[in-house]
Amino acid sequence: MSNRDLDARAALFKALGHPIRLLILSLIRLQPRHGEELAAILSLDPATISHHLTKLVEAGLLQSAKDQYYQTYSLSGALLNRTLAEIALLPQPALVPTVALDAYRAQVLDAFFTQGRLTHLPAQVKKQRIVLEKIAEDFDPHRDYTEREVNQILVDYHDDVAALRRALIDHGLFTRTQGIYHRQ
Amino acid sequence: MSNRDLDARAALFKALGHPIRLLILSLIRLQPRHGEELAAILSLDPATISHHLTKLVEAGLLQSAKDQYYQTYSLSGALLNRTLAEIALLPQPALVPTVALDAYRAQVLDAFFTQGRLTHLPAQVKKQRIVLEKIAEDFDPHRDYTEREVNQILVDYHDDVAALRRALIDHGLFTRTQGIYHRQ
DNA sequence: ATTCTGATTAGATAATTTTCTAATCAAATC
DNA sequence: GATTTGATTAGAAAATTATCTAATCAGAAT
Repeated sequence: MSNRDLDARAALFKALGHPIRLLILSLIRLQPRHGEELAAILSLDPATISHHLTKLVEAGLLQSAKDQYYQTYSLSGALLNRTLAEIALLPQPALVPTVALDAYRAQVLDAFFTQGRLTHLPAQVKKQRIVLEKIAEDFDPHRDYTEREVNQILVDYHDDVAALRRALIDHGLFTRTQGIYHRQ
Repeated sequence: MSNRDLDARAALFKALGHPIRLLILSLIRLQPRHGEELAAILSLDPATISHHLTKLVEAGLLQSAKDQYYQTYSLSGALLNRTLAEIALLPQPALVPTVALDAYRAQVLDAFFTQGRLTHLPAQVKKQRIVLEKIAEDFDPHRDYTEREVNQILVDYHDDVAALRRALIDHGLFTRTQGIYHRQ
């Protein structure tokens, strides 16, 4: 997941992302060719062709060899047989989803908490969940709580403790049986 | 081989040619996501994410659907399973090689002929061949020529008819048997 | 009806890429 | 050795792309 790797993948696609370079590859597939020839065929300046050829070589799509007068370019096969997915989609260390979730969670928490207190309960389920999970962390899942105990903790977050209690239960983060609360 | 097609192919690669867009695809592969979420994860402005998402959709790599609050993006699978070659290398109508050769030939002929006369015989075999084939067109392959007749035609191209005769034979464009010349 | 929220568009600026002309290089020919 | 020829590099102008701020839009919640 290093930047090195990521940028290299993008660079390969970038090398393919120009119509003239696709034409060059297609022409060279028929037979190895040299720059002058390509310049004549495509009606472009040899310097321009050289520029494109360099990019294709850097990307590993072409290889070149000196042949008498000419610098002859030929296809460097392996890469072209890969699928887009193999190159575009990064391998998924278990870590990625965690990092991803954390970033979003941090933004949401930041939006609804001010100095440790909840400004208001998010209207959206997705965000409500994040906020409630955060609050639930203050409870020990290994013991029971009376409603009064629950309220004492919740009031630090928001005055409307009843709404918070209800939301925690709706989200399945808490159970209540006969007036006794328990964090799931 | 239309420009339309060519540019569309290049555009697909161009869409993949940016590290952030690769990250977006990789994140969306894990689960469909909406723009805000991606912006938070990648620490970028929502407008920037929107711009990248638009490119990915235009390329046919993503599809989007309105989901309650969110515009949710998901992978649009098919394309990603293609190989680079399938998209980068153009189908080869028999025409392409001809067009290609003609362009190069035209350039060489233009370089060595001035007002129908050969300025000098190219040193390079590749170019010599092109020039000699052009000259050979002036001969009828269905009949024989004496050396004198050959010279009369060649002298219009260049004073050193002996060198031309020799080159034509070396290249196998002419045969000489007992002083009689014949175009192959 | 008004406000909120996520998404997109407009506009501006910065960064990158493409393309050419000139200059330079290196190998091959004369 | 001088010259030709194909290839590359330097440098600059033109075109494209990426990114942000602001403004706008559309759907949902109050």
